[in-house]
Amino acid sequence: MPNANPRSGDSQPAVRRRGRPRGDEARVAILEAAYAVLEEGGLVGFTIEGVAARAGAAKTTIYRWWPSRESLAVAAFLSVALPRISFSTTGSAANAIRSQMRRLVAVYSGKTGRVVRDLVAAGNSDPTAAAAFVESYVRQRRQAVREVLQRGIDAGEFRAEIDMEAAIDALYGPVFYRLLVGHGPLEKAWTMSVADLVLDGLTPDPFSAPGEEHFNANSLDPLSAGPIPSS
Amino acid sequence: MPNANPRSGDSQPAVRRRGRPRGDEARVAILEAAYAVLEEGGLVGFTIEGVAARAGAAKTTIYRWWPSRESLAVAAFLSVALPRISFSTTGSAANAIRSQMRRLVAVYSGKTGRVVRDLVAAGNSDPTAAAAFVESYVRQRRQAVREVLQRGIDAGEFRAEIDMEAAIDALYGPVFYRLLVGHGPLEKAWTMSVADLVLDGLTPDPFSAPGEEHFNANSLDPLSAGPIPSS
Amino acid sequence: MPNANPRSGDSQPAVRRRGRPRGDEARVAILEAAYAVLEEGGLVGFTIEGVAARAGAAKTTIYRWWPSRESLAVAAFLSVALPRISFSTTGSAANAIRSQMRRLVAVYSGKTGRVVRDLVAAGNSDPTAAAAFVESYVRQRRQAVREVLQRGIDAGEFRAEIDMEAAIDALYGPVFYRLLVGHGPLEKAWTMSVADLVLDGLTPDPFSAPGEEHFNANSLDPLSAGPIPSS
Amino acid sequence: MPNANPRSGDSQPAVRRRGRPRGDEARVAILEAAYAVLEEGGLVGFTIEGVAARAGAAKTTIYRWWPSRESLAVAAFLSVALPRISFSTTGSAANAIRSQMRRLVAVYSGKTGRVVRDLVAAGNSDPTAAAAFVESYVRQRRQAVREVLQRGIDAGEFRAEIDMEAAIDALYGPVFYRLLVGHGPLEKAWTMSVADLVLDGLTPDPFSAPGEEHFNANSLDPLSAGPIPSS
DNA sequence: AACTAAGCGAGACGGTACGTCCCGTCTTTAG
DNA sequence: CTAAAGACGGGACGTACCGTCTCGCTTAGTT
Repeated sequence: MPNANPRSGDSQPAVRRRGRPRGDEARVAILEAAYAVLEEGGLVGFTIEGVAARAGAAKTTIYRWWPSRESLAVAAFLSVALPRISFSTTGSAANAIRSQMRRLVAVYSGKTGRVVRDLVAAGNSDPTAAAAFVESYVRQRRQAVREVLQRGIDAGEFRAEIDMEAAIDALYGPVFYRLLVGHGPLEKAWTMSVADLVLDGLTPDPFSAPGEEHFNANSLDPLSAGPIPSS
Repeated sequence: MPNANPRSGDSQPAVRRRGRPRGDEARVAILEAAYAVLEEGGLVGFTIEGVAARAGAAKTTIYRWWPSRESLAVAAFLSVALPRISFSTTGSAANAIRSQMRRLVAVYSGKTGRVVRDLVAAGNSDPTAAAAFVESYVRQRRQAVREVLQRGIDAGEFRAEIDMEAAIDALYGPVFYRLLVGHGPLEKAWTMSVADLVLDGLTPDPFSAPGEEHFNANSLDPLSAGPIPSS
Repeated sequence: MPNANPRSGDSQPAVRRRGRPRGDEARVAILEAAYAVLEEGGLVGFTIEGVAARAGAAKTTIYRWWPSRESLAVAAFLSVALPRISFSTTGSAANAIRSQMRRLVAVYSGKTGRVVRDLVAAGNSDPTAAAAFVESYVRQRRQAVREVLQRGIDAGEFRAEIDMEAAIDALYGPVFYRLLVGHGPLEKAWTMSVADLVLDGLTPDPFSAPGEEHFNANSLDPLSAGPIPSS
Repeated sequence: MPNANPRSGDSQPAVRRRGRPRGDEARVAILEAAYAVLEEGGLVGFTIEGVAARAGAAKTTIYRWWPSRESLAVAAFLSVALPRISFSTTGSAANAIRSQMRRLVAVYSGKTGRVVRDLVAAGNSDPTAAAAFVESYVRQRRQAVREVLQRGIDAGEFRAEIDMEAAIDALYGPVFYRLLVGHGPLEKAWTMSVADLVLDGLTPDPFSAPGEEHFNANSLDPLSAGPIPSS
């Protein structure tokens, strides 16, 4: 996905190559149209021609910047979905994770979930797009979880020797599992069951290190509500 | 996916309707060709015309029995992949789960994983096919896990009040997460970390009910190796 | 240009191959649309997509039967323009030629001339189409001229030792020259000058074989007016 | 074809407009590249982008000076092909014509013929280019023929009342006919047949004015070989 | 010397048509 | 009635060029 966001990073505005510079209007119009099409019709209805028509752009302009349908879809998603679901920084790590998962599941139950599902499927037929999705979306979110887990470890809330990656997969794998396979709904109660179960596995044995107990997961941490994408 | 297996059910072989009877040859040839195509080219290369050509069948014959590309793919997979990865019935439930997960991950690391990934993606654009996949493949396997979990509960190995569905999702969700999203490899060590973590969450607190400990997960249960699809 | 006219020739109507037989409707609709487009917009406006749209046919159907834009153009012309400009069979051969040339030039001054010009140009970029045009259109017309010339030779009107092909080229070459290069108009008087000039070259020396003289080329042979394509 | 050769004609070199004067390098590079492309790929392969790339020029520079692909092609041809096939000025007019036709046909049998064919076709889709081709190429050559014919008339070799334009068309029409329509090859023997036939029509009746006879057309006029384009 | 207009290369852009792949439906013959 | 064959209308693909446009740089005059 070359140039998906050519402005980021390097700050040499004077490098000015020859020829007419790339216009931002086309780029933005295409990405917005792409996201709209993706949300409306899913991957099935997501055609380059459709996006071009809606963006008022030429197909060639799209192909100039994005090598495939899939990478355009990913780029469109990333340009819109970057506002992430944040973690509470107060209270226990376990509760921060619980409340974030609750909100994540709420978001994934809506349009955004549909789109994420489509993007994962898209990655199936374009490894490059899959890599972009993982690098720009998945990895970043996992990093945030990693930090919260580390905070929990530092506070003695979680065992020190846990396999961090496995822990993250254990927490969020079930959510993606249901989102992608669709064998069951993404419900709040189920989410809490999964969270409690895995967090319990992360917690030290009670007699040796009695961590903070949680009594009513749902009513805890009322201030932690971070921004939720409009989805 | 109507007619995926029209022979099952009713047992009145003498009714013999008029006209040329449906030949099994075409059905079998199509399913075999379909699976071969699916395995070779993935969903991308999986076209009705391609399957018809390879099967020496007419497109119409395919359309007569399967409503869509996706449901044909699912049917082809089911006709081949039904031999499941079984659980050991001796030893502890936890170890049965551990060893089965190990073998499942091994299988999903190969061609079968590729195909399963494709089928989940296919389900994305054909809800009917998705439902068939879930009903015939996912649910059945989850049922087997459910039974092992119940055995563990009955034996006092696992807590009685666990949320069964959440537990299954917590165990297998991470595997599908990595299989489908592809942010990390399906490795044996990782699998064991996840299994241990979640199983720990299922185990009663040690002071109240010290369940059977596992010492060497890898060498346990040497007899449990069930049939593994050729994949 | 395979199958441009599959009905002609062989008469084995019972050979009936398997599969849905080729429908005449599509073929006819395409040829008619093609000719209409050709006449309206010339070669420039002659696009497969345009023809398909006007014919209510799919592009694939066109490509199934005609390998190129050019061969479609030729086929369309041939399906319409086969009614030829005939020769008078009464009177002198010279006068038959004169009157036919007059009518040919009249026809080539109209839409038909435009189309013929386009077809010759088309042949430039598709040798196959060029060959088809020559075989089906040019050769046949030349054959008719050849017969008239032979009649003239037999009657002693023309010299016996003339180079037949050269004679035909000398008579009609000038017409195509002006039609294609466009350096001068196709006018009646000019046509008669050319005809007289060349026919004079074909005539035996007057003292040895005084052929029939023509006095008023324009008023001769009033009965010879054959059918003229509507062009 | 405005500006095809903006330096020619008006002789006010002092008018010097402001700004950077037009450089000859680009003009020459473009014309040379254009002719090369035309000769290599014919009209089909003749694209503005191709010429620009080969010339190392920008498309805009081409569009600044030539309004269309066709006019560029004509300009490129004219810049190269101006050396004409000259007529012998000694001997009879008839023999001058005969030998020039022989050489013309030889040239048209090679690459130059291909190019001329393409240019005539090009004229079909751009009347302006067609006009330029006729004015700069065809007319000039016809003028030369006209002079030779006049010489013949003055010498009593040809009839005085001949229609000059018709005579030229009768002589050269057959050559273009075969070149453009391609129904027969451009051969020496055929050329001589045509020339003899038409020249015979131009000659006064033998008893009244026995013009110079030609006995061995091929060996006559060995000195008349004018410059022949390399083609 | 500074200014200004044009020439020129580069390349972005909206656009048209291409020729191809596959879709899903249909009409026919063979068994 | 099933099955194979294949014609057909259709949608989208990814590509090649089109002709226009906006840039930066260069090359001369003019002031």
